[in-house]
Amino acid sequence: MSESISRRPGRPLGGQLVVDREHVLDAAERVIRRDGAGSSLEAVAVEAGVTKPIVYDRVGGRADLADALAERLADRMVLATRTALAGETLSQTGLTRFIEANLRTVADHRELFLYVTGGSTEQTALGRLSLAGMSTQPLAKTLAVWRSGIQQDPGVAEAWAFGIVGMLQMVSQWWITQEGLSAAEVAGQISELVWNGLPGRA
Amino acid sequence: MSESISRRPGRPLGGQLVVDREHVLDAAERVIRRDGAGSSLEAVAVEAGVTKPIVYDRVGGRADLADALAERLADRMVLATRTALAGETLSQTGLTRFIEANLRTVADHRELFLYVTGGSTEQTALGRLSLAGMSTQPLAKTLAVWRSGIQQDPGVAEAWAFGIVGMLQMVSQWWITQEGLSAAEVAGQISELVWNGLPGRA
DNA sequence: GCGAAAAGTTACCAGCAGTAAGTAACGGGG
DNA sequence: CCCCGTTACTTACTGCTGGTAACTTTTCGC
Repeated sequence: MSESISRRPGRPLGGQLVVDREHVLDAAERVIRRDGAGSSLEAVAVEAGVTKPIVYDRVGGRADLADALAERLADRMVLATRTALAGETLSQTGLTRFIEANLRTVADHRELFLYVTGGSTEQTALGRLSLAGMSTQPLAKTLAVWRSGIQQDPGVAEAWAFGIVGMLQMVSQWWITQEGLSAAEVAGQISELVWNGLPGRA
Repeated sequence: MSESISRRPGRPLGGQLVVDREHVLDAAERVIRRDGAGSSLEAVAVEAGVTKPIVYDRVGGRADLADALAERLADRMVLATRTALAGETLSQTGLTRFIEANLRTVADHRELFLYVTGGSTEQTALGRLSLAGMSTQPLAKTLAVWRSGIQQDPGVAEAWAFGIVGMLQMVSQWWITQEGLSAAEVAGQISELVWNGLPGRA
C-alpha cells in the first residue's frame, strides 16, 4: 500500500507523472477510511507516496479535495440507486429500496461520508451544497418528469430534491450512530413519510 | 462593543469574574456575524475582552462552543416556531408557517447557522447531531402525540423528526444562496411534500 | 549539445487549537 | 495585622495544519 520511499527532488526518470489525480483521490479515501474524517492533507500526500504540493497540483486545496470526494461518493450513491431501482416506475416500495440503498452506501463509506458532509471551514459549509447538488440534479430531473407524467406541478422538483437529499443525509447521520436499528426498518419509515405525507393516507 | 483593553495578569480587582459564560457566547455570536463561519477562538476571546484560556474555562473547546451556540440557535428556532403556530392543531397551513418561520430564523442568523451546521472536525461532524437532536427532540414528541391522536403509528416519530430537521437544514442552506426566491414560496413547496407526499393527494 | 520548460522535493510561513507556567488579588486562620 | 493558600486572570509556549515560495533534477525541442 504505502511504499514509504523518499524520492529525490527533480523531475522523475521516464518523463511520466509519478501519480495522477485518481491515484491521489484513491489515497485520500484510504487515509480517511483508516484515520477518520479528521485526516490531513499531509497524510493524504504520504499515503499517495508524494508530497503536499503535488496534491495541490492534482486536486487543489482542502475544499477541492472534499468536493472531488463528494463527487465520487455521489456517483456511487446514484449508481447504487440505479441498480436498486432497475429503471422501474416510481412506487412506494421502489422509494423504500432507494432509501435503503442510500443508507447502505453511507454505511459502506462511513468515514468518507462524514468527511464530505462534515466540511471544515466556511468555504466547505456552502461547498457542501455542491455535493448535495450532484445528488439533487438527477433526482430533480427524475421528479420533474415523473410529476409531469401524473399530471402534477413539476415546479416543485428542485426544492423537493434538496429536501429529500437533506432528509437522507440527516437520517443517515443519525442512523449510523444508532445500534440495533436495521436499514430496512428506517428506510420503510422514511419512505412512508415521503410517500404518504405526515397525516398518512386514509 | 470591543473595548480592547490589555488587562494586567492576575486576579481582577473586586473579586468578580470579568465575564461569564453568556458574555462569551454573546461575543462569539457577534464575531461570527461579523467575520463569518470561519471565526477563530482567539477572535472570540478578543471580542469578549479576555484571553483564550478564559474561553476554555467558560465554554470549553471549539466543539463545545459550537454545541453551545447550536443550543441557542435551536432554542430560537423552537421559539419562532411556537409563536408562529400559537398552539393550534397541526394542519398544512400550520406546517407551512412552521417551515417559513424556520427559514426566516436561519436567514436572520445566516453565519451562525453556517457555523453550527458546518462543524469543523471529526468530532463536530457527529456533534452536529446534538444540534439536530435539540431540534428533533421536541418535534419528535409533538409528532408522536399527534400521530397517536389521529390513530396512526407513533413509532415513526423519531426517524421522521430527524428526516424533517435534515430536510429543513438542507433546504435552508440551499435557499439562502438563492436570489429572488421567497421564503413563503419555498415553505409552501416543502410543506406540500411533507403533508401530501410525493404523489400528492388525488 | 544546450537552454527552456516540466515535474518533483525541501523548506518555510502564518494561523489556530489547546495547554503549561507565571502573576496578582482575595480571604480566612494564627 | 500579616501571611499563605486559593482563585482568576495573562503570557508564552507547543504541535499541527493548510498553503506557498524557492530550489533541484530530468526531459525535450532546436
